[in-house]
This record gives sequence, C-alpha cells and structure tokens, in this order.
Amino acid sequence: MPDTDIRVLVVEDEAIAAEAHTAYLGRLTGFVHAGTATDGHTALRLLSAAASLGQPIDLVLMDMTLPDLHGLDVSRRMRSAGLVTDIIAITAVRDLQVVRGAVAAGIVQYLIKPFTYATFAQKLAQYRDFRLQLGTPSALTSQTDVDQAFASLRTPSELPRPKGLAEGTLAAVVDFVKTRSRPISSSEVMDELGMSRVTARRYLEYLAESGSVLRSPRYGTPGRPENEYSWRR
Amino acid sequence: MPDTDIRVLVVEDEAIAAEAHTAYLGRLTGFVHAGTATDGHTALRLLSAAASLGQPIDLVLMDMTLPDLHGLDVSRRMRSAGLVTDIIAITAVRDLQVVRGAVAAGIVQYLIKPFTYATFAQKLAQYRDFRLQLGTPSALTSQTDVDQAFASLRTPSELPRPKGLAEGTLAAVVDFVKTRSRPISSSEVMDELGMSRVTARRYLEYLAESGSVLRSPRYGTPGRPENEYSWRR
DNA sequence: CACCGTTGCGGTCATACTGTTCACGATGCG
DNA sequence: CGCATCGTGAACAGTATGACCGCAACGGTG
Repeated sequence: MPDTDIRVLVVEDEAIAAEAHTAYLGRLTGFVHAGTATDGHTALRLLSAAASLGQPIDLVLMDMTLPDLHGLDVSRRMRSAGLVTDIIAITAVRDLQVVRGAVAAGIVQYLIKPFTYATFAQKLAQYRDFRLQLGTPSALTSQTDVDQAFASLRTPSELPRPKGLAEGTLAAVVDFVKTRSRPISSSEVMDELGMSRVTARRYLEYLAESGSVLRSPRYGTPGRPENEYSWRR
Repeated sequence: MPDTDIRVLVVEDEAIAAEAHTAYLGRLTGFVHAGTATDGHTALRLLSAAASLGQPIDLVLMDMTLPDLHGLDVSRRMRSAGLVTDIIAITAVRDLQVVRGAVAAGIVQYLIKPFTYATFAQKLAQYRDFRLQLGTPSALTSQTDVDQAFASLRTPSELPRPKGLAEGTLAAVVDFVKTRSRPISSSEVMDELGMSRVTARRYLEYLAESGSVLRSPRYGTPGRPENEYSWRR
C-alpha cells in the first residue's frame, strides 16, 4: 500500500552520508525516500512545497550540523510554519543543550553518529510502530492508549546487559531460540541446554524485555500458564 | 536544594482545575509552582518575562482548550520564541490530530482529563527522572545514554492489577473485545483465544466490574441466559 | 396458566504446574 | 584471601483448568 508509506526527506550536507541514509531507507519496508536537501533553507522550501502539493513529508532525517542553519533552527522554523512533520535528529555531537532543544522542538528520535544499520532500522521501526498506533482513529480511547503510543517511541530496543547475565550464557540462549522456528518454553531451554529453569527464564525474560523475542502465554493445560518465547526477525 | 527545583507554570482557564493542579504540585517534591496563566497570551508573556529575569520556567502544564489560543498554538509560539521549556499537555479531548501535533510541538507528556492524583504524580515523576538523566553533563556519552533518558518518559508501570489476573492475558482479552464491535460472550472469547471458559469469564467480569466493558444478558435460547460483553468507549 | 423436565451457562473449588524470590554455593579475578 | 559475578535448589506465590453444582430461561403437558 503506497498510501500508508511514510514519506521521508533526508537533510544532510555530506553527500556520502546522505546516500548512505537513502540506501538504508531503501532496505526498510514502509518508508519512501521523498527527497534530499543539503542545507536548511532548501529543506524548508522542499517541505512547504510538498505540503502545498498535497503530498506532505511525514518524516525528516535531520542532520544537526548544516552549512547554513543549525538543525534545531530548521526544526523550530518548521514548527513556526505549522508543519507537523516528525523529525529524527542525526548528529555526531553529544551536546546536552542540543538534546534538550531537540526534545523541545518535538524531535521524536535522536541518533548519534556513527551508527550501524541495525540501530538505524530499530529507530525507524519504533517510529513506524508509533505511527501505526496513532493511525487508527478509534485507537485513542484512554490514557493507556496514549501511553502505549508514546512508549513505542521511547522504549529503547537495546537494553544494556544488566548484571547477572553472562555473555556466554546469553549467546547460548539466543542461539538456541534462533534455531527453533517454533515458540519454546523455559522448560525446554532448561532441558536442552542443561541449565536450571530459573536461569533459562531469566535470560528469556531479558530477551523479551529487550524486544528480540516475542512472549505470549500458552493456554490449554491445567496449571499456571507457561510463557512461550519465539525469535522475532 | 531550591536550585534544582523544577519551576512550573500552570496554564488553565478554569479556576477550579488550575487550583487543583497547583495543589497537586505542592504535594510533589522537586517541583515549585511558579505561576498560573488563564489564557495563552498571558502564558507567553509570563514565560518570556521569567526568561529575561534569568529565572526561566522549566515546565508548563498546558491545558489545550484556552479562551484565546489553542494550547498547540501556544506551544508553537513558544518554540518560535526559542523557549526550550518543556510542556505537559492536559486535555479532555482525545483527538488524534492534537496528539500528533503535540508530539511535533515537543510535548513530553500527555494527560487526559479527568485523571487521578496518582496518574498526575506518575507523569511528573517520570519527567523529573528524565531531567535528572539529562542534568549531568557527563552522562551523555553514547546512543544508549540518550535512549535511557528518553525511556524514562515512557510509562513504566500500569495501574495495580488485582491478584489472579495476568498482564498478558488481560491485554489479549481487552484487545479482542475492542476489535469486535458486536457484543461477545465468554464462550466466544474461550474459542477464539484458546483459553478456558472460566478464565475468559474471570477477565470479562473484571472488565465489567471496572467499568470498561458493558455486560448484559442475552435471551432467546434454551438454557441459562448467557452474558454478553461489549467494549464501551 | 401453573407446573416440571430439559438445557446450557454461571459460579466455585481443588488441583496442577509455572513464575518469582531468596539465600547460598561455585567460579573467576585482583 | 576478599570481593564481585553467576548459576542453582528450594520454597512460595500466581494463575489457568476440569469438574461439579446450581440457576434461569425455554417449551411441553395437564
């Protein structure tokens, strides 16, 4: 459905970086590259042109360091112009003031260069989920619904590995879950990997929390329901 | 330390609501009520006055429905003026466009009226955590750090669920009931979700008790009448 | 129209099995 | 040897299930 595709404008002065972003975009479903601007004024012009043509840009990948304007200035001018386009900031600068300003300017994600494709994809996927949740008009019925939408925007997909989890064990569990196409329970991991149920569960739970595996209760048998975990690509 | 207290401006045209918000604020540590505005222009004037006095407002509790301007307009004008003050939106309107606009205008939290003090306190506490993480200049060293800071704005805990109800199961049932426009019986939930009738009924009954779902008996067939449940918006 | 058998869901338990917690033992590192 | 990190067993708590009984409407029957 091209109708629901998210139209993306890349704002980046370095040609190589701009091409990289565009290439990354092409690998994601649901996103369309709608143009590239190499400075702030061009970006603003493209944005209003697209809006008046009835094909507004949905999302801007905005580099913060531009030749003419700072990315934050571009964002602020967009807001002044009444554009509700969402913005993902891309920057090499880890500046506190910039982050604070970014939040105030309504920037939905903040990517620090250099980043891997995986990181890029995750941030955009989160944004896509966010839009999806807001996309259905009937969805917004309660505080919880709004909270959910905000959560998908702001929950990091990659949690730092907390204490109590060993790298080797984690790798073993990840490997095991990956090889099974069927959802598995913590008991199965216990049996197959020879670890205790407690340990198996701790790792699976961490993976579920970090979003790498899907968790859902398994019904049908007496007793407390068993959670089953399946690797999500 | 009054130095680190968060200075809050309440923007609300109804006196009773404004007082309530102020009273709520007083019960929280780390926040100071810095003033109240009953319309958008006054709010903007107070904000720039405070900023030029060197005592900028850190946070605005902004009602969306004001006599002169829409809350979103006030937010946009704040951004145009270069104010990095954070904003928590308070509104009775569950409007998709408003939520989208709110995100674009850099609104950090979105509270739907009416809300309990618990909800209010939770949202503000989350905001305080967010500031705390951005407050230490050395903290921002990696993508993970930024992610963590954003994450404190997400909803960490939901309302306390009574014992005996699993979070995942409840979510599944709520989701199922929501998607059906027709009233459904516990047997249908049993069949569709693969759980037992007892379990399905327990969750439906809880939802009916808590008021999010409507319950009424269904006549016309032999046997004891069946209760049917329908989502109430 | 009053009564009664039939029917099928409502409501309650004991039960079964897992999730969760806790304190301790094992392992590694300085 | 002391400290931090991790895995484990055991005890406790949580939660879905099957079975069972009772109830409320239906539909004959007199």
